[in-house]
Amino acid sequence: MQDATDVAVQLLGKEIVRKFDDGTELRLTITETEVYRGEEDLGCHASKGRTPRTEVMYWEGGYIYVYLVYGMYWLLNFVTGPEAHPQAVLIRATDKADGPGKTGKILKLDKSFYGEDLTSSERLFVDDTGKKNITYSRHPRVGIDYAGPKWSKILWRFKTDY
DNA sequence: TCACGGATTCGT
DNA sequence: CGAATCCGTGAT
Repeated sequence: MQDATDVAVQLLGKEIVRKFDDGTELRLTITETEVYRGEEDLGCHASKGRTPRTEVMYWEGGYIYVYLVYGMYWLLNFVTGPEAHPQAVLIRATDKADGPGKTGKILKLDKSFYGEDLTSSERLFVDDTGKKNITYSRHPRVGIDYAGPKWSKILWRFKTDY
């Protein structure tokens, strides 16, 4: 599995496929991603070490990491990188939802998605068959000022150009 | 067992 | 700018 900084770019333009229990299907084209990488990254949850919450980030890439922020929003992340190197890519926006909280909301995420295998899941996975060539821009990450200037200013957010 | 704060959003 | 809302974390 590749590094989060590469995967974040590769994910742009790919589709998140979500199949609901009632048989309906939702497809979202990824337009914005953000990288969280390593225990040394003070903006990354894994900077506090291996805990029940961060455990999945220590697995090899290809799993889903979801967690609840502000008691309201389940945010969708894809674990990347080799085993024992905690890193993940946050899905920050798609063509149908602007913002990670709203994206999680329309995908109807909950705790049960924690640790789900993207390569075998029947209800949530990535489809790149229709991916077009895209160009993108780099930006500082959002909402992690507490991590200090070094980590809040690093250009680890990627947006598809319009 | 308890208190604290957050990878957000929405309304004022 | 402040409230909503609740789980994970670290301390007691």
